[in-house]
Amino acid sequence: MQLMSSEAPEFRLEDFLPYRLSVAANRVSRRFADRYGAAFGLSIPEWRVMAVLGRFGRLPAREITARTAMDKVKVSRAVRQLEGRGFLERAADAADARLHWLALSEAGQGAHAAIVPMAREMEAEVVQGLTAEELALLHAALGRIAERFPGEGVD
Amino acid sequence: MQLMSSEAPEFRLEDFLPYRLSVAANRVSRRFADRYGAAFGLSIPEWRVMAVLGRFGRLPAREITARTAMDKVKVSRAVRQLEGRGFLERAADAADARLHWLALSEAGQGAHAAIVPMAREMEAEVVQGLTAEELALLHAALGRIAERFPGEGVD
DNA sequence: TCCAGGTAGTTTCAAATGCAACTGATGTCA
DNA sequence: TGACATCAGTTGCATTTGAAACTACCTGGA
Repeated sequence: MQLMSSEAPEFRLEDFLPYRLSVAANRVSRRFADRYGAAFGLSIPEWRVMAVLGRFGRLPAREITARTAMDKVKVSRAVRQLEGRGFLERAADAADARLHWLALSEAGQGAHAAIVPMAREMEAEVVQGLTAEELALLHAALGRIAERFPGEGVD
Repeated sequence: MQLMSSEAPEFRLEDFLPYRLSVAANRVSRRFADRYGAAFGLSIPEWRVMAVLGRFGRLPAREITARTAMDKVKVSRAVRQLEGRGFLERAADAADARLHWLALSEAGQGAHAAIVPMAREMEAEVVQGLTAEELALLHAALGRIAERFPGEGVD
């Protein structure tokens, strides 16, 4: 191997996009988990399940996995927690005994209504300091990345 | 509670920035971990340690934690793996017996040189379709988010 | 009717994670 | 000097995780 006058530039981890993406995402997730946990005793998977049920009303677990980008094991465990806490109710499907329809209970709806404003506040914190242009681009870029990197139940 | 003609808009998880950020980052990380793992038997923490050592030569573990955004436990374990694999060497500091200087071995340098191009390729896949300007904005946005959400050893 | 193959959801088990406690060493300040 | 806080790094332990196996059920032929 010959020494060239112009070598490849050294690799800078701190400028490596996948690394930066991971650091930013994990820090935000950590902060959010702390807050959901402190305020409502919920984990992020549990909150995601509540979020989609709050929006769609009744869903079978299979639909929750699709709409939360979590795998079915994670959903199954989050559902069990939420059921134990009285935040959701499960009903067997009349026609297909494999299906369980899941829906927020009264208490779950109350919790959902309380959490949503907090989630919006936290999102505002993340976005704070970004220009509208940056925000739009960030959303677009995240969408493209998620498309280009599909994942079954990948979070 | 009174029904208003204009209610708060429903909460859409799929538009929630923290969620999108997490999904994108985790999918990219997953893909990368698969590739590093298949090609070199490295985990992401191990690769991060190699990356900073490849750039800075010799560092004590403490510096690695700072430069990889990982906590010291994760660094400690990654270092042990890499040492066992013969990718790095450890030397006690002459003046301070608490410090261990870590550096890539010959084999480690070879692996580093082989991995860097692969990492660049994967980064190119992530940013594919973005203009230089968009990329700069994305970097700026991620930087601002990471600043606003500091974390000790948060990944 | 029967069965091969598919689906919904749970369980099992091993690996990854992270906090807290720990060891050994150094700094500091009276 | 000596007592005590601090630092580098490791270990213990409980929690989270996910891949694969498993149970129960359904469906579409033959």
